[in-house]
Parts: sequence; C-alpha cells; structure tokens
Amino acid sequence: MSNLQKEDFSAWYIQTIKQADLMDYSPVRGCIVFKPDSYEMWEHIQEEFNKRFKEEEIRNAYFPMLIPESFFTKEKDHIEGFSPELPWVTEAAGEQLEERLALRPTSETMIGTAFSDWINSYRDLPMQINQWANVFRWEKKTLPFLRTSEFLWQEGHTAHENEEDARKRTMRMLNIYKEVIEGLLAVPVYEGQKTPSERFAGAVDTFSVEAMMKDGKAVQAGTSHYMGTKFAEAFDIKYLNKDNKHVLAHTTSWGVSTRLIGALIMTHGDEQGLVLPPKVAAKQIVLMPVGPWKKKPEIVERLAALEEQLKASGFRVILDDTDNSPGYKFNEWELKGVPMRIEFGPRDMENNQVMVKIRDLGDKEAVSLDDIMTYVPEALDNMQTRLLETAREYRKQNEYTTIDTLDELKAHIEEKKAAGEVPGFVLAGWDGDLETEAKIKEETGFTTRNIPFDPPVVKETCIVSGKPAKHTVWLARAY
RNA sequence: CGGGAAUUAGCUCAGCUUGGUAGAGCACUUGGUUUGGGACCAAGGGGUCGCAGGUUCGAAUCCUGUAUUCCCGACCA
Repeated sequence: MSNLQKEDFSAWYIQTIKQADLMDYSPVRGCIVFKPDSYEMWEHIQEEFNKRFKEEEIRNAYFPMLIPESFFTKEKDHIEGFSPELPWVTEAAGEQLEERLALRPTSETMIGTAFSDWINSYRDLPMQINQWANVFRWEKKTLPFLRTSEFLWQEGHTAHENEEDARKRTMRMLNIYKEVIEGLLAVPVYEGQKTPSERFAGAVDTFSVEAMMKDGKAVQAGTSHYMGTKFAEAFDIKYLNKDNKHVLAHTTSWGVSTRLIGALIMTHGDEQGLVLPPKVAAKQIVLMPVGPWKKKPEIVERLAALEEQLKASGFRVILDDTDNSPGYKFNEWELKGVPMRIEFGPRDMENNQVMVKIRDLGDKEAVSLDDIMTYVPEALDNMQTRLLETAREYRKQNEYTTIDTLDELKAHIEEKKAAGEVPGFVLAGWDGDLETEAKIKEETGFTTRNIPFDPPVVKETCIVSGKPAKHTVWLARAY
C-alpha cells in the first residue's frame, strides 16, 4: 500500500475507476453514469439485501421522486438539515407550479405521509417498508461513487408500537449492514452511535458503521436511525392501541448507498488497479488461451468447455479469446479486478492442468484439470476471507488508542504526514460537549466518526478538556 | 460557495507566447508476421479544438461570459 499513499490517493482512485470502465461523468455537475460493470456490483449488493429484507419481513415498495415542499416543512429539524442541498422543480408543461417540488434527498416525509394513511390499528404494526431508489443531494464537492449529486440507495422505513420495538429494528438493521458489508464486500466496519452533531436531521439517535480506506480516511458505510415519535408527530402516524386509545407510532429509517462501491474500491485496490471480492465481482473468473497461436483453436475449444462447466456451477465467467497479446490481457483483467485468471496453453494441455492467478496473490499456480471444480470455489472463498482479514489487519495497523491530548493528536498527524503514512483512526475520550467536538475538527480536520459499542480501550479523559470522558469515540478524517 | 488549474480524436496530451490548411503516442479498421507478463511491419478511418458571444480579411490561438472536471479550503452520505 505504501506506493498508493505516496501518490495522490484520490488521483489513483479516479484514474482506476475510469480505466476499469466503472463510470463516466455526465454533463450534469456531480452526476455520474454507472457503467455495466459497476451497476452489476450494485445488483449483487441489492440481491443480498433483498434476501435479508425478506427474512426480516421487510417489503419493497416505491414512492414518488418529487416531494411537495409542504411535506418537507412539517418536521423542523429535517427541513433545516436538508434544505441547503435540495434541487427544486418549479415549472411543468410551461407553467409555474403552485407548489414547488423537491427532488427527494430521502423519503421520510413521503413515506411518513403514506404511513399516516396506512396505519390505523396496532394490528397494522410493525409496518416495514424498503425502497430502492435514486436520491439527490446537491453537494458542493463531489467524488465518484462516494459523493455525487444523484446516487442510488436503499432506504428502509418502519413504524412500531413502542420505543423498544423500534430500537430493536434500528439495531438489527445496523447489524445486518455490518454482516453484509463485511461478508459480501469484505470491508471491515466499526459500529457505533453518532454524536448529536453528526446525527441525521430529525432523528433521536443515529447509528453508523464506519470503514477505513487505504488513505486512512473514514467512510460512513451505512446508517440506521431511531426517530422516536418526532416524525409520527409531524406526519400524524397514529394507531389505535388495545385500550382503544390513539397513540403515536415510533419510527425508524436506515440506508446504504452506492458509496459502498467506492468504499470497496478504496479498501482493496492496489497499484495494478481494482481488487474485487469474489462475491460482488461482476466477473469472477477470466479464462484465456496462451501459447503459440497455431494451437489456439484447439485450446479455445477446451477452454470453452471449461467455461460451460464453470458457468453451470454458478460462477460468473468470461472467456477472453481475443487476439491481444497475453501480457496485455493479463494487465487489462487485473485492472478490472477480476478475482481469478485461468490460463491454458499447449504445455498445460500436455500436463492436463491450468495455470491459475489469484488477483491478490503474487504467484501463478498449476492446478490439475481433474481438481479444478473443487479448487475454484475453495480459492474464491479463501480470497473472499483473505481480503477481509487483510483489510482488518490494515485497519489495525492504522488505528491509535494511546493519544490523550489534542497536542498529541496534532503531533501524530504531522508525524504521519512527514513519514508519508496515513493518520488513520484515533480513539479518544470525549466529554460530550459540542464545543470540544468542534474544536477537534477545527484544529485537526478530524471528526468524530462514532461512539463504538465495543471500543478496544475505554478512554478515561477528554482529549480536549482533560475532564472525565463521557464517551470513547473514533476520530478520523472522513469522506 | 471562495482561491488556483484544466477542457483539442475513444484515451493521454502537444500546438496558443508571436492568429494563417488540425498534430503525436496509444486505441480502432484492413492485410501480413507474431503470442506463457502490455509484439512488429504496411496501409487506412476518426476531431464544427467544452459551449456562447466578441475582435479580425481570417481564431484552437486574443477578449468577455458560461458549463464541467481536478486540486486547496468552508458544507455534507
């Protein structure tokens, strides 16, 4: 990773995703085109989440993208949080609209309005809805996948009888995010609670999972919010309980977005380009002929048979029988991050074997054709596990738990910068004061990522004030 | 939204100072030789120079505006 740190990491990132054909810029500021290779990754992510949602009895639905302004103004904190970045539709069919319509930045207001109609009795609860959608946030600064003016996500919205049920749902979703992000994307995350200043606009409590990128910066990979009865009050989500009384429902919302794609690239990528975990890779295996061309038809025929066999077992395979030189093809598929390359040539034919290169390992390996169908799933599984372990190891090497004062933190940042290393995550005590939190940000550029449920060490004193710490928090620069 | 830079072929860029027929490498097409870590020869196709105005006989080049991208800040997933 050292080479990537020395170069400009974001330059590496943008160059890599362009070369790997994952995205294009659109003519509209901050919007990107998801090309098929990145969209397919998103589909694999969707597939996994939809499976989980089914298990949790959460149902998919779809709501309008245009939200009337009056919906928005019902919840004060919510509109305050989002109004600076809302795009508005003010005209249609050549005429000014009576009420302007926001392009949704999130759908609490639209779905809250629906819930108000849908929920009458305690028998209607819990109401658990998920939406796969695009949303808009006109951010000042954009970065492909990680921050764009339009992005794709899932947003779940639920309503419950009481606080306990709603909080259970909030925490359960956070766990599911951790499981899927670690299991499918091999990106390790720290789960914890957001501080009040980082809370979702209008939420009572916000929880997040945070991942460390190879430049040491944090990505908020998923969030889950407990809304209390604030949205129920604003949108009149009431139900008749067993005592025949009208009471407010407790609501939650939670989401992950296509920024997960950016996070997985920044977690696993290397100097050669992308490294994709097998479970999300659009193509898992590339087959290619090598050796003298005269033998090519015969060799390609054998490879095509292997391709069929692998496809029949459910692997996502591509046979590259183009006439490009082998070296060219090696580099091209490595750049795209394909987990496994299988080469086959005359020498292999004689020995009844293939040469296998695993994307994140150095050497090629000869594998007998007799064993190939057991070798492939094992090797891909191992790679999936290894990527998560490697990322965990990297995170461990770049997190610091012994920094106790702001001066130490500043010195740490300077020291790392001078050494060409990343400042990473810093575990710190915090007295819970908004001003001390602001001071950390102002003086170091670090922000509180979250209050981990299970910190490696419990910090006793606040990093700024030296007073007894109320919380132990992760600090980092963030995307 | 402030400060800086960039925008010319699919990609990376030269040309602009000093206005005068649109360039290179890679990629692409065709033919031939090649192929176990980015092959070679030959011929060819491809651009209203980001967009809109202006100056000029004439603008990629000078001027004004504008859009988008990148870097540095402030704001956010």
